Formats: sequence, structure tokens, C-alpha cells
Amino acid sequence: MDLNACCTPLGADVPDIAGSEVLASAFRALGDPVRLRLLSLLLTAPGGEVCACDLVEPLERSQPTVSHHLKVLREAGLVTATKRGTNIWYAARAEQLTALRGVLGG
Amino acid sequence: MDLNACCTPLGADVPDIAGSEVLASAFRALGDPVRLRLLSLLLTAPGGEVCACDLVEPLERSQPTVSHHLKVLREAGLVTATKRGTNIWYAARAEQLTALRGVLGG
DNA sequence: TCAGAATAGTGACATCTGTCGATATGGAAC
DNA sequence: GTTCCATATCGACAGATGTCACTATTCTGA
Repeated sequence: MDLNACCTPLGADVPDIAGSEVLASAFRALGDPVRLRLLSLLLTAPGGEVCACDLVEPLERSQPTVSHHLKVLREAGLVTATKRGTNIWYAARAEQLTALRGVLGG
Repeated sequence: MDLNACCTPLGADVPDIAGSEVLASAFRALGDPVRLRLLSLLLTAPGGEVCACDLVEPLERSQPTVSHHLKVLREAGLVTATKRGTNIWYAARAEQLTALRGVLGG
């Protein structure tokens, strides 16, 4: 899913149906409080990345639930996952957030 | 629902649970392709507003469905509705979109 | 090879969401 | 007042979503 391929600012022209579906799924990924806090945790972390193991406790959700939300964000192209040893480190994709900002009329 | 009251950029600090719920509902309102096209229609319209009667056809949805989506956008604070005679004119609230952009790291 | 730890996937469940037809409401025009 | 038009609300339905307990997978270290 490539958000940058469809970064026409909302208002420049009516997005076609396929385009608005891609954009909508990105916004839908942001449309859950747990995922917003998740993204916030990633953006504020020193180094910009957080081990999955450190995300369960602050979110007060079960490990499978957090894993599910991470998958939604991954599939929306908003975060990256890097395997390092047994752990997996997640980071926000700033350029994708920027693209969404552009859609909002930047 | 006041988005401006909670426009801390995502990443500046972890939003508390209540705050992220308000923000999430705004993003959730954007998380549907019909509503994205709706907003786009409003933003591109000359004068920045569109009569509700002119929104049904381009969206290819029934009148009650369009009315429902307009209500979602209204409750999310993203559009305004102005009654003029028999018709109701809708317009996007640019400042609220700007607030959301700020949350995305502006 | 085996045991243990970290993470993802599955299946089930309740709740939410998008959609439409039918109906209600509220003005305008006659 | 009655009729007509524009818009909102209601009721119902199928499908999506958030959540968890359970299980599978994959890596590390002994």
C-alpha cells in the first residue's frame, strides 16, 4: 500500500474511488485510541523505535491484542518492523504520516 | 467535541486515554472512502459549501446513507451545516483539519 | 536436540459500522 | 390547511472490528 502514490491534497480534486479507499484505510488505522497511543509511543521513544515487548504494558492490553494493532499499522504502511535477535523493534514511518498530513490540506 | 483543545502533536507526549479517544474518533470519521470523497467535494466546491441535495448523486449512495455520513462528519466536528430555506448547506471546517494535521506531526 | 522466551496467528465472541427501504419532520408554495 | 419537497431518523441486516484465551512459530542458548 503506497500512500505517496496518492498524495493529492484533499480538495485539489475529487479522489477516485480506488484512491479514496487506500487513503481511508490509512486514516482508519489511526481511528483507534490504542493505535494512536501506540504510534505516539513509537514517535516519542529515544531512537524512534521500541521493542514489541515494551508495548504491551503501557497499553494495558493483552499481547495478542497489541500484536493485532501492530499488524494493522504495519499493513497501513504507518510503521516498520525490524527483527533483532528474538525481539522485534517497531518504528513509525514519518514520511507516510507526512503524506497523510498532505492529504489533510497541507 | 473540541479537537483544538487537544492538538498536541503526536509524539510530543503520550496522549492520555480520553484524549486519544477524541482524536481517534476524528480520524475514524476520515476512515471511510465515502466520507473522504464527501469532504473532498466540500473543499473543492466554489464558495466552499455544497447543498446536501447535490451530494447524493456523485457519491452513488442512497439519500439516507449520505445523510448518515454527513452526521458522522458533523459529530466529529469536521463539517458545518447551515440551513438556508429548504436546503442545508455543508462546508468543511478547515481549522479542524489543520488541528488534525498538527496531530500528525505538523 | 531440547527448553524457554518473544511474537504472531486462530477461533470465538460481542459490539460497531455501512447500507437501504420505510417513515417522520419541517418548510415552502399554493 | 394541504401538498410537495428536502432532509433526518428508524429498523433491520450483513459484514467488519476489538478483544481475549489458546496455540503455533521462530529464534536463542545450553
